[in-house]
Amino acid sequence: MTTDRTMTIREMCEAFDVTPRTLRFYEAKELLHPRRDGQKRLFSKRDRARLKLILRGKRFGFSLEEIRQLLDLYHMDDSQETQLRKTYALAETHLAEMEAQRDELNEAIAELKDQMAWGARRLKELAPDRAAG
Amino acid sequence: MTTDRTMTIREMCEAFDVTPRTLRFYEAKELLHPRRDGQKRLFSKRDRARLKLILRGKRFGFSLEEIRQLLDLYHMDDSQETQLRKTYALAETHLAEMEAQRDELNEAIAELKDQMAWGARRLKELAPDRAAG
DNA sequence: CGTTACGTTTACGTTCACGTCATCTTTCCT
DNA sequence: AGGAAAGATGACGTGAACGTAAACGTAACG
Repeated sequence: MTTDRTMTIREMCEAFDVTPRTLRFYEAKELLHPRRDGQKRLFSKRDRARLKLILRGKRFGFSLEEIRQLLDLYHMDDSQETQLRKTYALAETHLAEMEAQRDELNEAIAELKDQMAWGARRLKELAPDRAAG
Repeated sequence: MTTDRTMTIREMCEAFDVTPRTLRFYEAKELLHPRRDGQKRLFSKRDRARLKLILRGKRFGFSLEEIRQLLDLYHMDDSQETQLRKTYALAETHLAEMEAQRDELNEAIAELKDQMAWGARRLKELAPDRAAG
């Protein structure tokens, strides 16, 4: 028995700190596909996994449309070989992008640290008693 | 003699692959402060460094307003100790954010690689002759 | 049996980050 | 002198990603 309780929209909002509008918007954009109990949306474990990926993608600066593509990558089910192959190729592209971004981020971090070291030295000169940091 | 030739707006656009509108917009938002020769904007080496940081920040998903704050970090000149100390504190915050983002990005990369490995196995099953990748 | 709480759809409003005219100067070239 | 090229300043338009308000359904609670 996998923990596959479905959640209401309200529960989702609290769990992920988003608004109902956002979840409905993502559904309209076909990033989420919650099932229905009559009118009401029911979010499964799968939906939660997808939302997690969506929010992460956003933090990395991807657009919702880019994220929509990416979501299928975590989704490579038993589809046709042609489709699977296409998806795999797309994944390679995105992987390269993410690795490039990571490298650039590391560079940025290093530069910022340099700047901070400079600032720390200046602060030390100005007030040798109470150090910086 | 440091290579400190000033550039026109057109030259900047070609060098950084942005439009004139973008540069004027950044100036309006006080992210850039090019000098003037009469009406015309003149972009110094310093402006180019700032623009590079701006574009990088955007790729990391920061808003222009956040970037505007960040820019001062690469800028800690001989200001008052109070100001310098404030800037340093802000830098620490941003550094932490960037490191968190890097860690998350590494995690995301690892997960994506996992998924791709799964896909590669499936592809191999489907067509043992021509491998994936 | 009313009302409170949670959910729905529809539709217009808003912010950010520019794009796209329209309309001037300034400058350089022939 | 005349005209193209580059740059400037408004001002309005646009796509993405939601916010917000209106109007409605329904299920439980006192």
